[in-house]
Amino acid sequence: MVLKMSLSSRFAVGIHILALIELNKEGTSSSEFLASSVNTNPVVIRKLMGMLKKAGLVEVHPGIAGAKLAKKLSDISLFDVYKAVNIVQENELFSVHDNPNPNCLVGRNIQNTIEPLFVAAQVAMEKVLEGVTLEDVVKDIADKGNMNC
Amino acid sequence: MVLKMSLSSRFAVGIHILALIELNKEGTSSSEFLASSVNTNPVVIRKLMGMLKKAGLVEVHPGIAGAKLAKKLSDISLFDVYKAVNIVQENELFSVHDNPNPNCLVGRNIQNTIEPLFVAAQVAMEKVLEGVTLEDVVKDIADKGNMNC
DNA sequence: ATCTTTTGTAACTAAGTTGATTACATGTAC
DNA sequence: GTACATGTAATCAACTTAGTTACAAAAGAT
Repeated sequence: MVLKMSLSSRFAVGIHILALIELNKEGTSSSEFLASSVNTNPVVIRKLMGMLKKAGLVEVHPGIAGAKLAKKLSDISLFDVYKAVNIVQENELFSVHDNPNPNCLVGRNIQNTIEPLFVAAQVAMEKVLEGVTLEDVVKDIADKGNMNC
Repeated sequence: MVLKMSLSSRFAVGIHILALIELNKEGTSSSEFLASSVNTNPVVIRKLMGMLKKAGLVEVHPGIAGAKLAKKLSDISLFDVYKAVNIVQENELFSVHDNPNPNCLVGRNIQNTIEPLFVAAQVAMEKVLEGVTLEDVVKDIADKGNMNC
């Protein structure tokens, strides 16, 4: 039994490209441009962009090069990005085994007992993400140097 | 692109079997007994039991039927179980893409910028788990009826 | 109108994890 | 030594991820 597990990097990549679109707002942020900064395939970026667009975070148009932010930086929280990229389903960060034995007291009740505990833990995590905006992220990056790509 | 992701149910199953060991403390909690309540294979239980044993939460002995808790109920938090079953690696709940482009301001700094944010969110989640003990879980289940398996 | 560029998708792949399962070695008790 | 339980390796199907190829659809330039 191997022992690892991390949520998809789509979240980190989503933050990356949104921050880059902002810092490159004078230029054109095509999927190829963004991909070269993330170091991945442009199609990966376009699929992610579809999610961000659906969530109302970016504006992109077929045939027209470049994506733009659809909201102010300070109005986009990391939680917005997190929800947009679907790395976990609502209230399902932790899996609960299904079909426990209904003839056993524990089997019959375990799901209802732990579900609210799992949700509370997940919500606490999400609240932290809600308290950070892309503005915070962009400021932190901008402090490290000048845009050069 | 499909859109789901949940952490392993080992955590939920771990809580299930620890609660059951407690509620069945008069009887013998063999891997087969526990498996029938969880509704899974005894080998799955034994592998999980190995993790719980390694973490000092249960006592099990080769050749001897039955597992016992190694600590008081109130001294085992859900965070202890969570760590024992390795559903996430330390500070790696969220993946960060590696090899971003070092020639780009964002690529060069994104990892260092978001890592502490991700860790803070994870820690907030873990704090909630730390505040709940198996005693709370067992009491909740015991309130629902009498042990009957 | 056509050529070029870019976005939007579908389809496929390799790698990795999960949970179930079979098989069997090891250990304990009778 | 027989019976039974735990420990563990190996295998398997199902699923997700991230990368890739291929191509349709849309916009702009000439």
